Amino acid sequence: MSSKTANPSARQTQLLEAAYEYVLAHGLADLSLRPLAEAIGSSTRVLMFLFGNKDGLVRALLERARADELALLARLRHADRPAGLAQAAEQVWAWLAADEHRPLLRLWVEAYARSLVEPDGPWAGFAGTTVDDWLDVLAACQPQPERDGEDGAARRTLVLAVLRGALLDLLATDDERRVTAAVHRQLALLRREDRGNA
Amino acid sequence: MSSKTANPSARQTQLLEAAYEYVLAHGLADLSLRPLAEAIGSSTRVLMFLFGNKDGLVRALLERARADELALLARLRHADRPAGLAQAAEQVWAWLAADEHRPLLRLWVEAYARSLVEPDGPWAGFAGTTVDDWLDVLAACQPQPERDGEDGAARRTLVLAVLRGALLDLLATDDERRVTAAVHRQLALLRREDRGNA
DNA sequence: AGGGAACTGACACGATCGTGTCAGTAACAG
DNA sequence: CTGTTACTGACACGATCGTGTCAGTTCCCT
Repeated sequence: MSSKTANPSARQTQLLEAAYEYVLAHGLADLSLRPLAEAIGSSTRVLMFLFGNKDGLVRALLERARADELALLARLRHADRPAGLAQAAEQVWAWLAADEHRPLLRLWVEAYARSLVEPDGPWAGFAGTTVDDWLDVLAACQPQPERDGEDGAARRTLVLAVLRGALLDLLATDDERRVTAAVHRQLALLRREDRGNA
Repeated sequence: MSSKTANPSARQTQLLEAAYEYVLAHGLADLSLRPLAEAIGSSTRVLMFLFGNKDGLVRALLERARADELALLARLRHADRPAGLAQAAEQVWAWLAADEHRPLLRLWVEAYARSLVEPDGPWAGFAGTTVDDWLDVLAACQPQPERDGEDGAARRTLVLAVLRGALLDLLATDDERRVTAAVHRQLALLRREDRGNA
């Protein structure tokens, strides 16, 4: 056996990339194999062969989307290593507010919502996993004395909530001025708090 | 003509209520007429007669869900009349965190996400409308000198973001302790800010 | 050269979808 | 009694869905 999803072949990753761009444009809700295959110059037969069935394809697409998310998280952990929650939040928001990330973030919201409503299927656990991912990386940005304990958990939970709530607003209204102003206001509050604790 | 959706008959509202409970439990994503009709003791024929077509039914269901939301907003405007954003946010969060509202809020997130991905269809404008609804009622809770101007807009945008982000977290993790702690932390920051401005 | 693995095309199957058609019943107005 | 209006049942249509079947091609490995 070769377990297609475990060690993907070149053709598989190539088609997955094309399918990924397709769902970024069309959404996952009413994804159908035949239109997708036709759009990316393939066939349902090939998709079935490479991904097993539709659920396998959707799972692969969600993992692909999550890879983009994890890339940002990894940058936050190492390369740009922000010191403190405020700095981390500022960098994350710059990424979230960038125009070129809108399709990905719309897809993210869609998968998040779906995994809340239907705990079964390929979506299973998407929402919970992504919350944990983000809380982990935010925790890594907190200084040591603050990180542990419920207070630190509440602080990073709050930062995550602000970023996600602002994202929802931005995706709906496209009013970047107002939403970014709100986020920056929160950043100011966070920094004031940091200075107070220092 | 009798314009079914304009002045609904008794039978229509009765069936709509049953269908509403059904979608609260099963979600809107893969809603299908035949299983729905069978579950609520009706038939596809009747649903088509009363709501025109599937889109009409979905529209009616979304309006029904929005009615629940508007009921809360109306209470905030008049009966409980909170003074200041912090008090308003506290009351809203108590409502959002209540167990019995989970199905409604899951449905809300689903509709919000879908309206972002597919701007056409029955979902059209749901996300934008709900953002405006909430910003309006939050504005009504702000004192007069603060309400106008970009600072006031940023403040209520921030409150809305915290509430919605916290809601997303709560729906995914069901960890009410941690999320509520985060919200209350923000409420404390808000009140401190209010005292500073007074 | 040959054989097996990877990949692809053409087509059909059964299920389910939204919707249309034709009729039928109950209530109520004239 | 009659006609109109509101509502409902039974059934079929065409489209589309995911998936299975059978065959072919390409290409690398020994």
